[in-house]
Order: sequence, then structure tokens, then C-alpha cells
Amino acid sequence: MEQENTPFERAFRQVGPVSIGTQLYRHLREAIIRGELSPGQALSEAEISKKYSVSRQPVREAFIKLAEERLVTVLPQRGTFVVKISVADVLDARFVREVIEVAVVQEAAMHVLPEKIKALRDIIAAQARVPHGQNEQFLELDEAFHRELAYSVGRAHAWRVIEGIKAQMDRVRYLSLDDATPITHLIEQHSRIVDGIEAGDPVAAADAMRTHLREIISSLPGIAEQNPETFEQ
Amino acid sequence: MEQENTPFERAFRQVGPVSIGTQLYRHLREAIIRGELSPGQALSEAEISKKYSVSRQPVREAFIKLAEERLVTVLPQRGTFVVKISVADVLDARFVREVIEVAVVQEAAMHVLPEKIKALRDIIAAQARVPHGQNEQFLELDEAFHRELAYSVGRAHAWRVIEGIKAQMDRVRYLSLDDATPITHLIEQHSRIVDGIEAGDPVAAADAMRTHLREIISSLPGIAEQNPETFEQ
DNA sequence: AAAAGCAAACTGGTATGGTACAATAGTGTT
DNA sequence: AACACTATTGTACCATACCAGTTTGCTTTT
Repeated sequence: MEQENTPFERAFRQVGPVSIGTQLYRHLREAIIRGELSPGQALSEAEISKKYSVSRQPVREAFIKLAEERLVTVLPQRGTFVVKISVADVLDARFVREVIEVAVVQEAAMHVLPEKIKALRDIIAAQARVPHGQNEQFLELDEAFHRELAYSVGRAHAWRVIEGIKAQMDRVRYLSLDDATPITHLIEQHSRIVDGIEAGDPVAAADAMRTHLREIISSLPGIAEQNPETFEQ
Repeated sequence: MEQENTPFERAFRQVGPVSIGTQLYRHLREAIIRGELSPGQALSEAEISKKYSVSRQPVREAFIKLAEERLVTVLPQRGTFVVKISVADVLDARFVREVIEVAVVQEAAMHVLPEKIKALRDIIAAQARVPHGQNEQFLELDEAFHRELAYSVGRAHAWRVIEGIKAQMDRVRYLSLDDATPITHLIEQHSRIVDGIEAGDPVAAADAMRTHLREIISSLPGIAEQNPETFEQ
């Protein structure tokens, strides 16, 4: 965890309609995806509740949501653990994500509004302005791009599914932030996707998306070799 | 809810590694999908906990899981409600399910093992033996068919996504059990899907799957007209 | 020295009391 | 009669205590 907090000063309190449990869930989720919590690491309810000066109850609820997302596994009376990354699972998840996003981009190429294309171009432009080394900011805009793409054709449910899969894939990306594909290359791929959409060419758009998604995890085998402790088996 | 329970005799208790909260989740999930709990109906923690003679804690955890699956919505300090079915959401969910299952069946047509084909044929044969009117049993075998299909090509993650989507679609199916497509017709469609796989013809298998999934919700507009209270807006 | 047994220190699961907020019914006012 | 205000009820949320398994480490036994 990156931020400490002094005792007697609780890090989280219920603010507005956002419960402490939900805040904890979001916080822990980010920490796991970014690798700040190591795969295999034990996370007890008591430990987390003490760390953030809250009761076990909201911690427990956060764990339940994280378990639903396969980011932790809860073993009754034994412990809760950050799940290790599985190469097979990531490949399987990529397969599902690819077929969904390819279908989405094909729909977009056939009947998307010009204003939506502009919104996508704006996100790409923002990515180009991200300073070198600000990888987290880049990944946020990457998420915005894929979200906007799904929403542009009214596929909210598709995005919901993609979002869960993306979390698993992003865990790998954070492990390979440096030696991964250069950012400029990824921006270029985003542009080609929008080019295909704007040209009304579903085949070109689909090909661009496939290339993009496969390149994202191209470094997976090497990463798994370099970090045996964070991967399953 | 179908089953009553006498006071002082709790319906649920923690048995083995399955917690009360998990049992409640499964029970309520089935009840919602089958329409035994009406869309829009309020479900308070206290009410459910009293009904099953358990504390509010496991009920609350069941609600959280149901909310993650979009089967209930929790409004803080206001109540928890069974979500109404949305025609747009069902269509959106079907879109995602179609692209996934079409991709799965294409993979299967290209390299599936003969023993897996036999397993699929066995499920279809079992469906043919289901007595007329035993719709729940038929739907269980329908789920087994689609699960076995995904597992036959090692796409466990794909099935996990399909499972969630299927819940939304099954809510509609339970509403239209009688006037829906005849069961014999659906069995025939399953057979054609396996025919395409066995013939090693990805195009035929994909077409059969598309036809099948679109027919499943063909009755959606009519059902929405007949049950305005259970649908959104 | 090795193994068996036992006790203490964990773990997550459950029950219950209290809190803040929202909705509502009722009362008083205009 | 219509409206403002108040008290009551009901909700999900949080905190805390207790429970039942699991693990761990020490002690005892062989």
C-alpha cells in the first residue's frame, strides 16, 4: 500500500453515498492491479481494518467484491490471499476481450456518429501529451479510450465485461511498464482503429483492434519468466 | 419464495465450506431468475433475515453479490430492490453473449476432441428425454450444454462471462416458458450446432449458434408488452 | 532426536447493537 | 383546504463481540 495513515485519524469515512466498504474495494483493487500488493500475499480482515482504522465489516465487504473479480481468494478460516497471475487465465481473458471489442469496433465502423469519433480522437491526442514516464496517466486514458468506444455504440454491458477482463490484463501491463511496447506505438494503434471506424471499414477496424490487443500481452511469456513468484505454478 | 420454514428451525446453517451468506445468495439468485421474487419488489435485510432465521450479516453479503450481478440494486438508507428487466439491457447482453459463444463454437469446430462431442450429444439426448412441462429440468440441461461447449475448448473464463449474461436472459425465458419456442425446436438447434462442430465447419456451427441465441429472445418484445410491471419504463 | 499431543494464536463466519439518513404519517399553522 | 413542521418508522451501514475451524509452535512422550 502506498499511503500510510496515522492512528486515531481514519483514512476512510462514509462520504455521501459512497460507503467505506466501496472505497476500500476501489483502493485495494487499484493496489492489486498496480502490483503494490504482491500476488500470493495474505491479507487478513483484521490487518486491513487496523491499518485503515475501520472495523472488519467494510473490509470484509471489500474482500467479497474482490473475490468476485478473482483478484483475491478467500479460504474460510484460513485466510485471504492476493491471487497469483495465471498465464492461461490471461490468455483466456484476452480471447474473450478480443471477440467483444472486435464486434464493438465493427459496429462502430458501420454506424457511429461523427461527434463520437471526435471524442475518440481527443482522447488519443491527450495520450500523446502525456509526459514520458507517466505510465499510470497513460493507462487511465487507455481505459477511457476503450470505454468511450463501447459507449459510442451503446454497448454499456459490453464495457462492463471488458472492464473486468481489463483488470486482469492490466496486472501484466504494470509488471512490464518499461520493457513493454513503446507508448507511441500504442497511440498509433489507437489511431488506426479510429481510422478504420471513420472510413466505415469494419474489416480494417477489426484488424487494427486485434493487432492492438495481441500486442498488449506480447510480453507475457517473458514477464512470466522474469517474475516466477507472481505467477501461478 | 417457494419454501417456508418453521421458527426455531433455521433453514440455513454453515455446512462445510459453504457459508450461510453463499447459500442465501444462491437461493435468492434462483428465486429472482425464476420470477418468484417480483421485479421492483423491496427486499430488506431485516425481512429476509427474519424469514430464514439468520442474522442480517449473511443476508447483507448475499445482497452485495446479487448487486454485483445486477439482480438487485441497493439504495443506501432506502432499500434493496429486485431490478426490473430492461429490454435494452437484455439485447445488449445477448450481443455480448453471441460474439463470445460464436467464437467458442468456431474454435470447437476447428479442434475439438471426439469425446467432447459425445458428451454434448449425451446432453442433447438427455434433453430429449425430459418430460413435457418439466421446463426447469430442461433449462438446467441447456445450461450444461453451453457450459460443456465452452469447457470443451478450455474457455473457462468465457463460460464465467456467459454465466452472468445467461442469468439476465433466463429471467425472460422463465417469463415465456409456455408461449416460447417449443422445446423440440431448441433441441434441434443444439443438434445443428454439434453437427457443425463435428463436420469441422466453423461457418455452419457459428450460424447455428447465432440462430439459436436469437431465437431464445425472439419472444422478448411480446413478453415486455404483456408484463409491463416487470420491465423498466 | 524424532514424533505425538496439546494449547495458544491466528483466520473468516455469524449475531447483534447502535448510527445516520430517508421516507412517511401525523400535527399544527396559515 | 393547503402547507409547513415534527416525530416516528424503516432502511442500509458500521462497530463490536463471539464462534468455530485452522494453523502454529511448544511441550511432552517415546
